[in-house]
Amino acid sequence: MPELPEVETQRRSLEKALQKRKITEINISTPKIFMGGVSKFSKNLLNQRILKIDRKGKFLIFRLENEKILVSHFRMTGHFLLNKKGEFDEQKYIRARFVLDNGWELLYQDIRKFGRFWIGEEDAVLRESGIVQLGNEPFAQSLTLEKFLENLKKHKGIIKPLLLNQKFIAGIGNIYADEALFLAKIHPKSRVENLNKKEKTALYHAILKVIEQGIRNRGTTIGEYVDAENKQGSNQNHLMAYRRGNKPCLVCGATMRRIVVAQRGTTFCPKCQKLKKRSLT
DNA sequence: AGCACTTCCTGATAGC
DNA sequence: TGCTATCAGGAAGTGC
Repeated sequence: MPELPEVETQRRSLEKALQKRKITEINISTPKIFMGGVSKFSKNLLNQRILKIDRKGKFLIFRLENEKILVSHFRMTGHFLLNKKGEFDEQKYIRARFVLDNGWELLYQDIRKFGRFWIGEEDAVLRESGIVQLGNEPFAQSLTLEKFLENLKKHKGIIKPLLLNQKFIAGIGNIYADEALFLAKIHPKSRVENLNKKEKTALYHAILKVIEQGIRNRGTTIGEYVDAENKQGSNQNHLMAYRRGNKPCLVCGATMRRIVVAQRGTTFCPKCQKLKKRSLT
């Protein structure tokens, strides 16, 4: 599922291909994905050039000539495909098609239709999409170790759902949450208030490491994720925890366990990631 | 505030 | 082979 590294991988190839391109035609086959109605998209997007593409957490932000913004969120199975020479004409589950002034097409493919688009004035779209509520990016200048520790102190409860909470930190999903907790040797059901400073510090560095590695490997492809050229990422070959239930821990050899935390499948090593009841420091 | 549960959606997989 | 049930999960909504 697309998390920060997958969305960033898409952003990089899209920005290269779409910068200064004008959208000349829009064809939407699944209107429910387009918040505010299809006509709002035609009105704000037709004959506009794309100036820049930013990313905030798992959201992409397309900045347009008319100072409006187009925002997309892939949720579970969404992604864009750059249809340069008709090579993706036969792809299934295309929910929208944006024709560009150089003859290329930007396709939005999404099996489960969970993805969402917003368009309009920047302030309104940032609010409606939920982008304003996002927490820091893992690589934000302002998210120093000290700031991360301070943010953790504001919360109580189980650590894994907090990592998945986009208001706490933006961009982490189920894959990178399991990976970061494994690297930091923290049990996914540990309570934040029971973690000591050493563990919290390890978690900070683990988050940066797994996200950086995910981007470097152009994303994790499990199921359907591909980049805008329909190419798979390679980070699935480097995962140490996610979906490795009943497999040997790559650090200690113990059998990895699969449990459910926050309604999500969660894999951890019972030997490396012990559940502590109370902080020792 | 935290946490569980439900909803959306459809391909993949398991069981018979 | 073919049917049916279950699972996967990001994020919003509901309710305690």
